Amino acid sequence: MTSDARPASVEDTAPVGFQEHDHQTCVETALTSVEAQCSAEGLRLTPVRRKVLEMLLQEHRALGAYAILDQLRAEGFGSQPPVAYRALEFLVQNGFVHKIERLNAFVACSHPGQSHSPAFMICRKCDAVAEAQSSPAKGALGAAARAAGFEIERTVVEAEGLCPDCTEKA
Amino acid sequence: MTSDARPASVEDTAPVGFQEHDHQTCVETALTSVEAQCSAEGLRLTPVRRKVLEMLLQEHRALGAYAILDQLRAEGFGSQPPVAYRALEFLVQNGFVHKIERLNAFVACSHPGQSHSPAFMICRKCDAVAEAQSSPAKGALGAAARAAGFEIERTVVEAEGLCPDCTEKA
DNA sequence: ACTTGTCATGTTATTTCATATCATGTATTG
DNA sequence: CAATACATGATATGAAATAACATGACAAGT
Ligand SMILES: [Zn+2]
Ligand SMILES: [Zn+2]
Ligand SMILES: [Zn+2]
Ligand SMILES: [Zn+2]
Repeated sequence: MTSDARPASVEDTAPVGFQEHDHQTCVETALTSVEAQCSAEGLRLTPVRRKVLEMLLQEHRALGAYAILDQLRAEGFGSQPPVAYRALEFLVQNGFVHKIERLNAFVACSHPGQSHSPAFMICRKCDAVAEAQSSPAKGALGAAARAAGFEIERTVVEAEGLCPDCTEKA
Repeated sequence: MTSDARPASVEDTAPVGFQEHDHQTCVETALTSVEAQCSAEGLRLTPVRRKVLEMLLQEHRALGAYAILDQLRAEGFGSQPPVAYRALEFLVQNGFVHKIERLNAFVACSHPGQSHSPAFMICRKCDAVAEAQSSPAKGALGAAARAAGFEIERTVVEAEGLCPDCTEKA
């Protein structure tokens, strides 16, 4: 993501995932950031959890729990659903991974560390997922919530469509 | 779960925007509007489909496919999952019902007829669901999508939190 | 009337996603 | 070196969704 230093304007809003980038660095940076946060907060990034995070960082795509489980099994970890779901629960709770409700699947966070409320762009053709920021409570939804007296605690924002690559091909 | 000993009060029939309203009229109006649209567009609002829509209009809450199926069975319709899923597919495709991805459940549209991109407020305590409008493509997400060259076709916006009633009680 | 095509319904079986529960192991920490 | 909390492993089950196939209703077209 942060391949070169540029003015903040586009970089803040531009999602990782649809663009060419130094992915190796991208993975390493994220992993380092998560490790730092874990050691700072006394969270235990155990081998299973770390492995799941690595798998998700490797792809910029959402993976289902059972796809993850298959890989865990192949690497010699436990092979039953709770193994995957527990690791994912830990990663999601701490904001290192997000669940894509639309797909019942999981994706690594592109902005680890920064507290944020994510929005996703999901390509319906190639399943690529990019993460952006959202502030849904600011727009019409926020107004409706205030009008109704509803207290927003968390929002799910998922856009479905075509990524640049798939748009070109069509 | 569905039958608490609470006196049947406004709370039981409450939330279209989490507000008191004449629910009988509310249901009838929606039904009429859907009927009109179906006959205008040559859509077939068959008995199963109509029954499912009525069920969902009755509650201003999201119902799972199997809860719906249970009621269908009780009314003498088919009793297997595809019966419910097919009716729901029809209703969703035509915008009479929305799926709440967060809950894997379905809710009747509060603005039938009007073409709209809905946003939902979901109470985590009482499961009430209110529908509002959203224009997520206008805000930060739209900017990110343009920056990335992503073509948004559809968006899911779901806010989780506490409805007015549940906020008061807490 | 009868064939043909389309759409809706019904049923069986299977796949996919998710959790409850109990047993076992491994860190901390007092 | 307990006692405790947390993490993992395995079994079993529950819940959500779809594939595949068969039957029925109905509206043209012949
Ligand atoms: Zn990358
Ligand atoms: Zn994130
Ligand atoms: Zn109502
Ligand atoms: Zn609606």
